[in-house]
Parts: sequence; structure tokens; C-alpha cells
Amino acid sequence: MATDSDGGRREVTVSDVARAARVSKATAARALGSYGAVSDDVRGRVQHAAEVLGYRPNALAKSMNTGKSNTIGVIIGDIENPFFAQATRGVSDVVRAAGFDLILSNSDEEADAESAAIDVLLDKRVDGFIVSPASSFETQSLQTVRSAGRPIVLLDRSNDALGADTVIADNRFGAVAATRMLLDAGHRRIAFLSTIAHDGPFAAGEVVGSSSVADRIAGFTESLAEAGIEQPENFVRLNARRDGIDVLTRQALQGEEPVTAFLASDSLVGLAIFRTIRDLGLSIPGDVSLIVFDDADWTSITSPPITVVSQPIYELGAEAARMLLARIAGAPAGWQRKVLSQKLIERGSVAPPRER
Amino acid sequence: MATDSDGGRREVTVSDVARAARVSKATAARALGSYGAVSDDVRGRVQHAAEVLGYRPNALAKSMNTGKSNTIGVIIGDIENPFFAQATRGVSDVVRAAGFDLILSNSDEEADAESAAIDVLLDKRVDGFIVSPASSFETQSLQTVRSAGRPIVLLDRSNDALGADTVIADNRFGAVAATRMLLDAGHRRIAFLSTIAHDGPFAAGEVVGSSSVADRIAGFTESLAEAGIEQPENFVRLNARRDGIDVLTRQALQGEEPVTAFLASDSLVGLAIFRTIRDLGLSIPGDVSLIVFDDADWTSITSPPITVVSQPIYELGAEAARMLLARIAGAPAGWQRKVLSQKLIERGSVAPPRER
DNA sequence: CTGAAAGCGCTAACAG
DNA sequence: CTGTTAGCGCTTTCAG
Repeated sequence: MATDSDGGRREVTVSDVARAARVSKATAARALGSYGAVSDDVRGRVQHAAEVLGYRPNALAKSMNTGKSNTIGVIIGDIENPFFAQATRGVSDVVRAAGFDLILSNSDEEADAESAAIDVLLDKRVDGFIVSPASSFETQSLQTVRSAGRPIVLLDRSNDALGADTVIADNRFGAVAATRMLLDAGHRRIAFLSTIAHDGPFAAGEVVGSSSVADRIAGFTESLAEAGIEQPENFVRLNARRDGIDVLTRQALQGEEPVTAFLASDSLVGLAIFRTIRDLGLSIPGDVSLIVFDDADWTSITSPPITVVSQPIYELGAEAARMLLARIAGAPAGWQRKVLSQKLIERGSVAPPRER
Repeated sequence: MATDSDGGRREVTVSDVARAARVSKATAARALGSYGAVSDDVRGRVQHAAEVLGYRPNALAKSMNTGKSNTIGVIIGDIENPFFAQATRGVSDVVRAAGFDLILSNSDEEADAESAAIDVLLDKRVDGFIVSPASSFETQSLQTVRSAGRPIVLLDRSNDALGADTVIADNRFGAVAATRMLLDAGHRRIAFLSTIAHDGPFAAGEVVGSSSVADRIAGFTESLAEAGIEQPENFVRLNARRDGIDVLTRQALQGEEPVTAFLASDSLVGLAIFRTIRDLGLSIPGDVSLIVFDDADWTSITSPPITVVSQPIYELGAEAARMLLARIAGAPAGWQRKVLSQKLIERGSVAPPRER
């Protein structure tokens, strides 16, 4: 009575319940799965029997028949990155409310890992995907999902060539706002740093793997150009993960034409830049100004607090999830693209450049 | 040729492949699943046919037969909390290397949500669980897992009553080291703050929901007692999430007997305390000293940088995963408990209390 | 409303 | 080495 079962013995199935309740397997299944119609009397007997026997529905068997696993795949760069953690939480909350679970995969921003993850999840018959694609070139994996006929929504990175549901922030706007603020303060040499991978130094017109970063770069360089600055693309520094954020920061600060301000493409980069500037014995904003993308919790407690470009990260994930659920529920075709707004939060890390 | 299929048409199965390769279903399955023995000739034909048809194995069907889903359930408080994010990454990396996926659930530290998540995952037939239990009292859900005969390992929280595989850090050691450092600096009134839920003010001998916090409290109060401080339990402030970390911090600082130092039970609490102290116009460590659990990235860039108790969070997760995999592989019974060490990292947030 | 029977896609004996 | 035959646990016609 108390402990229904404990060892690794055979699981109790609908058949067992049916037998105990003296009804057919089909009827028991109907009562248990609450589909079809069953008399109250029978339903009662079945449910009672199920409880007594400690019946647990086998979701796998159910999925095999129905074709729906009530599970979605989420593929992001790295759950340790607060951006992804927050977005994932947004996804999780809305899909869970709809009765879905979430299988999480970290791609480390590598197309191969992403592809492998997608294959596995496709085999597991997840009902849909939310992915933050590692690259906008190697869209192999996304094609795979599409040809498998599973819905997918892109998070924080769009892919116009592919044409897919997308939820993204207005990165260009944020970049323009931040860059202009720096420009208005009098800065003329500003470095934009991102960890995005890129072959060689960034040149005007080149495409980068992440559309978000691309938009930020666009907003950044265009604002510089508007201000009459030549070859603004020279101020774009990518590959910060591979080359080291600290290394790039030092280079930018110690070259012949040292920059007087930084725009960090995410909070992790921002933190590293902040630390390096400090290590160099320079002060913010006295010697160097800094604006960081994402309003991470630490940005408000440093001295000085950091001026940031804030975006609704949790909502980005939540919205992506809503979009995916709609597709799973069979929303009509036609790609949708939702862009959430960013805003500049002024704090204390921007000041006029020091005279030299 | 290029696009194998796109619409939502019927999936291709082993039968289809078998027919195309002119062999029996069983043979095709053997070739595809690489079990049993098949001649090279046949294997080639089958694999070719599979490729042409765009065959994707159905992992659900496979799981139903084998009884293994190659998926584990991970239930934590909140993936947005950097502690859990890091630990989860550790789990993810090791289970993935072994070919397992991970279904993630946030419990928000609520036993009900935890229980519900476990039920669902049990139904989905996950091969095992890694959970950071919301409460050491309401062990209902853990019992459920056990009676279902699925392996489970507890992360960062042990439960002696239940007796289960556990991976945890030496919290008592960390708390003692931190408290002594504060005591040695001359502090006599030190507040320990945690978000753990607890009914009413903490009294000596009471049990709290998280064994980690319990161990920290023990190390803290015992160190105070050793130093001759009366009723050290009065310095323990719980329920910080419900009551507000800032509120508790202010209370501790503004009462009749204001504390001169804080020990924060995790980095989120530490950040909030730091902010509140600043907002109050007090300086660290001049007016108030602070030590926080977990070497979060921001702790090294504040002014002053924060003295912390560091623990190998990623490794906590990784080790839990290894333990679980061993169980899944059928490791002999007998609960195992692995405790990883913590260490105190001195930075600049501790100084003698200001004379009054 | 209920039962019988077929089948989801795959693995697992068991013969040849 | 290969084919046949059963299932895994559940849903789903199709009759009654």
C-alpha cells in the first residue's frame, strides 16, 4: 500500500490498470488520457486502480503515437553567459506554462556543435527549436531543421537569406545612441569590441556571423562616418575571445593613435575592458570612457557606474517562445520578425576625452 | 537530390530504407543502428538508401524498446542565478560527452514546482536526475524519483535523512574561514544574510531548507561562539528574497546595535548588500566589511574588490554528472558523498571596524 | 459508452 | 549473416 514499488521491476502499464479495473485497455487509456468518452463510474474505477498500482503514463509511448513530444530544443552559445541565461529563463517560463519542457544545448558558438545538437534533437522529435545561430553563413543546421519540417525561431540573430521567424532587439538603434553619446562628449577615436569570430581585421562591407553584432557595427560605423570620421571600420575589433579581450583593449589604448572610449558588445566584454583599463592604471571616465551593451547587474555598482545600452533580454526569450508555440499550434505561414527596443541608460562612465 | 524533403510529409522509417535497399527491416535496422552483424555489401546499400531517402532514426521509438532515453533531468532553483548557470554548464559538458541530453527545469526553490517537474520528467523516462532540492523537509519529490527506481544525485544540497548521492562543497570550512577573518579584523557584530526561506527569525538548533546554508550558518555561528560572542544565531538573517536584501541590510546597519560586517551567502546577495551599503553613503571596508560566497566575476572589479569564499561551481556540476552517469551505467549501490573544497580569496573588502 | 484490433518505429529473440 | 516474428505502451479506427 504505502510504497507502491521500489526495485527496478516492470513498470505498470495501461493494460495492468485496465485489468485491475476490469475494463478494456482502450477504455482505461481513454479514462487515463482524458480523451474519448468514459462513464463516470468507469473513470472512477480506472483512476482508483491507477493510483493503487502506482501507474505512470509513458510519455515516450504517447509521443510515438501522437507525434508530439511536448519538448522544445533550445540551442544557445553558452548558458553561463548571462545574456543566454536570462533569455533561456524567458523561454522556459513561457513554454512550461504551455506544458512543454526544454532540452538545452550549448553550441559554444560553433556551427559544428550546433549542427550536431540539432541532429540529436531532431531525432528526439522535439516539437520545435529556438536557436541563437552560431553563424549566419553556415546555415546547414537550420536548413536541416527546416527540411525536417519542424518550426524554428531565431533568437537574437536573424538570417535574411534563410527567412525564418526571428526575435531580436533594435541593435542598430542602441549602437547609434551609444556612439552618438560618445561623439557628443567629444570622442573621435572609439573602439568597438566584440567576441564574434571573424577572419582578419574587419573591413567595410564585410559580413559578420551574428546579425546583432552586424547591426551594432553598422550603427557604430555609420555614426562615426556621420561625424566625419574616416574609415570608421578600423575601430571595429572582433575575435576578442580568440585574441583576448584584455589584449585588444591594451592594443587599442597603447597604439599610436590610442582610443579614448570603448563600446563593448556585451556585458562580458564590458567587464573585461573595465578590468583592463583599471589594471592599466587609467581611470574611467577620466582617461577612458566606456559604454556596455546589456544592463548587467554589476554595471550599476562599479565606480563609476557604467552607462549601458539596455535590452529586454528575458522578454526576447519569452517572445521567441510565444512565437514558437504559435507555430507548433499551427500558425499560418509567412515569416515573422519581432524587434524589441533598446535604450541607453546614462550612468557615469562617459566624459569628454582628456586633452593630450 | 538537394532538398530531400520539405513539407510535413510522412517520415521515412527503417521499413522504407529496408525496401529501398532490398533487405529485411531487421537487417536494415542492424545496419543503421550498428548493432548485430551485417555484411559490408548490405551495410553499404542500406546506408546509401538511408541517405537518399533522408532517413532519421526515431529516438523515441528506440527509447521505448531499450528503456533508455539518453536524457537526464536537471532541476535547479533558477538558471539566471550564476551559480546554477555555471553548475549546469558543468553538468551539460560531461553528460553531453557521454551522449546524453539534458532537460532543464527551474523550481524557483519551490517544492511544488520541483515535484511537478519531477513527475513530468519521470513520465518522459529520463535516465536520471540531478537536482538541487528546494527543501530538505519536503522530500516528497525525491522519494518519488527513488521509488520509480531512477538514479538521482543531489547538487549543492545534501539530505541525510534520505541518503542519496551528493556533490557539495565544504561550506562549513568556507564559513569558518570567512568568519574568522572578520573576527580577526576585530568585528564583533557580523550579519550573515541568505535568501533561503525560513519561518520567523532563526533560532539556534533550527534546521533550514538548504544543507549548504545550514553548514554555512553552523560555521558562522560556531566561529562567533568560539570568539565569545553570545547568541550568535541572532546575527543570522534569512528570508532575504521575501523580505528584500536591501531591507535586511539596512536593518542590520541601522538598528541599535549595528553590525560592522556582512557575510553574504551568495553572489547575488553580496551584490545587493554592496549596493545598499553604497546607497547608504557608507564605505567598504572603512565603515563596513563584506565577504561574499562565490567568486563571481564582478567581485574583482568593484572598488574595493571583494574578499570572497570561492568554490569550484562548474566542477560541482561536472562531478554530479559523472556520479549520475556511473549510476546509470549501473554502479553498485551505497550512497556516495563527494565534497569539494572552498577557499578564501582575500581582496580588499575587509578592514577593522570603525571606532564609534 | 465500450471493446477488439491495428499500428506508431524500432529492437530483440529465434530460426535458418 | 539475414529474415521472421513478436512485442515496447499507448492511441486510434471501427464495430457493437
